[in-house]
Amino acid sequence: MSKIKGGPQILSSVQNALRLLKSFSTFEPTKRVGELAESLGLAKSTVSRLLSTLASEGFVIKDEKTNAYRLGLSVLTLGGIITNDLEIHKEAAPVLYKLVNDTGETAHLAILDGLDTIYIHKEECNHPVRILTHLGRRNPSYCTSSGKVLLAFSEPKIVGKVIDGGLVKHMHNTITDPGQLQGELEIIREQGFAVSTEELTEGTRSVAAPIRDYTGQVVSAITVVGPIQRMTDHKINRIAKKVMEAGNEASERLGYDERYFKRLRS
Amino acid sequence: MSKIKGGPQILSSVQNALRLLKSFSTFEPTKRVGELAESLGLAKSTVSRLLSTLASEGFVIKDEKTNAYRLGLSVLTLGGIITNDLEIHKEAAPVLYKLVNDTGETAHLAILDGLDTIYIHKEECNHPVRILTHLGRRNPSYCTSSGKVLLAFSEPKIVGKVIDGGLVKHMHNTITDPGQLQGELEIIREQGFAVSTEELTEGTRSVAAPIRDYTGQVVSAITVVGPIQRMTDHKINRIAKKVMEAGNEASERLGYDERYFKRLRS
DNA sequence: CAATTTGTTCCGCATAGGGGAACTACTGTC
DNA sequence: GACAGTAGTTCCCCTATGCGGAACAAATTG
Repeated sequence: MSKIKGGPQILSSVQNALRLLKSFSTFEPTKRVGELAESLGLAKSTVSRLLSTLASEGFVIKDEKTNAYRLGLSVLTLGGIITNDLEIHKEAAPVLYKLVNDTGETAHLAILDGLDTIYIHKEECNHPVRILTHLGRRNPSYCTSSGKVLLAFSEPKIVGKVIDGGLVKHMHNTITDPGQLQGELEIIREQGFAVSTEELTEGTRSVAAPIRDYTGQVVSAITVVGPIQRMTDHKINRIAKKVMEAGNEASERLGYDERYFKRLRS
Repeated sequence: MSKIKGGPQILSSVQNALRLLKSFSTFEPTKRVGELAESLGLAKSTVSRLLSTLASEGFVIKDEKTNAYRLGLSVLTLGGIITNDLEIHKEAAPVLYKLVNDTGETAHLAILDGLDTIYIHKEECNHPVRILTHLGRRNPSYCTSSGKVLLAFSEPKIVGKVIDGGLVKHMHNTITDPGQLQGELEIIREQGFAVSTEELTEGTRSVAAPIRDYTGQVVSAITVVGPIQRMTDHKINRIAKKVMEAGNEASERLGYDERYFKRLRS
């Protein structure tokens, strides 16, 4: 039991196992027993047992030579299932593909999960110079173009939480001032797209636009990322237009009727 | 403890949680407490607790309206990490992309995990009529082209295990006779590619070729899948040639030196 | 060949977690 | 709209499980 007042019942060993899995990352794809014990605050013996169990079901793989553990293929299988399961995919995938062809840059579909954005789909460009991202990648919402789009069209409460959570300076262009963020979101609502230039990652620029479902709600964002050298100022408007068109097409495929909602608003 | 003689220590609650996760599939992406309790042989209360714990860490999502559970985004994140981590990817991805363009059909990278094949990479074609597959998908090795390629170039012991495990008839063309399978593997070794026509899934045909690493060992298979209407007999040789070329190129990128090994063999 | 470091198994105790029952929330039916 | 029926969560109790620590084993280093 971890919560105090009779909340949902949590199994601590399972929780430990899940946290252990989550402690893997793109930057640290392998981990050892000792490290994990330390970072999770558990005894080595406990971690060892957790890993054996995880390994027996294929969630981690042990390198018998080095004793290092990495994520296992079960995880990949589950990832494939959820990908298939997400509705938006089926509709937005072809749009995304077209967008990559039109712009020559990698495109993503992103949604808000808590206060972060998550890439739920990725269509890679074939430029040799690429931006390193991956499916399922979690980024802070306030310093990515997709995140800003999603914030701009979500409840003010969410934006408040993001601000309360702290606007950490990841790069020289990161927005750290709450007022400035609010202003930016207002602009995004007006112009219908967001741009982010070196706010999270050095040398990258991204453009994003909203995707709406049949209720008119913004459910995800479509975004294009590339190195700033290719995403130049005078190309950015053309790209933004393409991204918005793609967003609109995806929205229509999800049953969004723009004219109906425009009439409502007026 | 699940194993009898002092094997690795297994945490039953964790094992239950992992098996629960694995019981989701493309065909049943949502599950309810009752179903899971039955299929796992656990009490409803137990399953309920497991799900609460999994949900609290984002491994499953509960639909509050219907009480159905589906896989959560944590799973997607982990899937992205492992994808990034697999070496073969970086080298084979562009080759795969080219193959899709050349053949117009969806291509995969597959490896052997235990006695099954797993798709570790997928590059989709843009035909409106597509074969439903997904990343991480697990298939029996003896009735897919990629599986047969991997078996053909793996230790005889593995093939023995597959045969001992039983050759289940999934489709009218499934190979169920051990001798016939051995013969087929021999042919694959000679010609350098495998074809599978409606051996696992109705209406589909696939072609696969091996990928070797710098040690000369076959580490994965590259494969193209499509509906039989498009994968006609008179096109199949052209496709097989393309797949083999792609396999060779990927092998070279992994440091395989064909000439060196040819000299060794002679 | 010690010495050190790292991972696994053993051990014993406290407690977490399993099953079943009770409770609660929905569904659908007449 | 009341009532039966179903499905999920919480409670309770008891046992087995899973935790930490220590001992053990294996690998690495000087």
